Amino acid sequence: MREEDSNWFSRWEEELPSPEELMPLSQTLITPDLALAFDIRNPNHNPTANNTPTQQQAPPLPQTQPQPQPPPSNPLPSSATTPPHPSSAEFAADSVELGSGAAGEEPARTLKRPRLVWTPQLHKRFVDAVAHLGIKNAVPKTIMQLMSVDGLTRENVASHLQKYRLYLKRMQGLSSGSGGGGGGGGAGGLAATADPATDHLFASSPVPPHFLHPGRPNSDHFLPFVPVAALQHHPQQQIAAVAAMAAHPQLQPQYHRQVGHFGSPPNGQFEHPFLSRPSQSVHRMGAPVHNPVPGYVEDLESANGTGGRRVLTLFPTGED
DNA sequence: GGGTCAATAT
DNA sequence: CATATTGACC
Repeated sequence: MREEDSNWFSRWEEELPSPEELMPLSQTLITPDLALAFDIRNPNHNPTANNTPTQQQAPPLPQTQPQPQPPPSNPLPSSATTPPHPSSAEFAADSVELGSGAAGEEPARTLKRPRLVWTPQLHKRFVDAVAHLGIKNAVPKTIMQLMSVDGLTRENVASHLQKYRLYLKRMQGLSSGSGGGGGGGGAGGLAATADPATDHLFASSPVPPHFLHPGRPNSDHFLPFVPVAALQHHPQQQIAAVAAMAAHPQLQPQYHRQVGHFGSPPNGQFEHPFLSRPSQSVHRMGAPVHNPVPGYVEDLESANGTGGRRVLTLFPTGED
């Protein structure tokens, strides 16, 4: 148990994908042209006049619908008292800026961030980051920086952190000892209590023991180790995601070992995880080859698992 | 400004 | 349904 403490830390390095490895995937997966081609744009919501300084070229701007204003699609039958929430269907009222600025702007340029899918791997990075920051330093911004997953926003992390904290709390209450270790077991056996809905994601990554024990001065002093990841601060305009896991729902919960498994050989000499990273070639479409075990295959076509929603899953880096 | 929580939207 | 988004408070 205590041994694992020092142990899991060593493993962390090995598991960490190098920035180089991330980059190829994180580069511009969705070019403006692609975005246009795929009709990726903001259908009904134009939150802010999002200027992307990174994009120097102006899109062809074929025929942009002026779209005067989207009607309040949701009448909200039960709410007699009009909620002061001007949530999504608003901005028509006082959108001075939006009216003048955004209306003229092409919606296509305003790329809406696709829904982030928290894959176990991504979550693992998240947990690792939190673990090494310590609970107290584990705030969205820092976590986000440590993860250095481009495309990840503070909001993404904050939202996920919220859920994660709830999960931890629940685990603390219901698990004694074996619960934390259960992280090792991982997806296999999870606590019978608590909703499977939220759990199965979190259960897939090993939760560092200290997370479950709030009052534990002992495990506080970890290393000031700063992963290289923290250095790169990239324009977070493009999602690092490879396309969706639209893989058949049947094998969705199946997380098989990744092909690009770069775990250092327990044999002794591990290559530097940060060096000699063979670029993970992401074969985009093309060959209709059936992957025997398509853990995370990029599948743009069927990416729409949620109807019209575009779902992107972040890089499948790291494996256990 | 940034974090957390809660509610709500999609 | 999971996640994003938003608002409110600290």
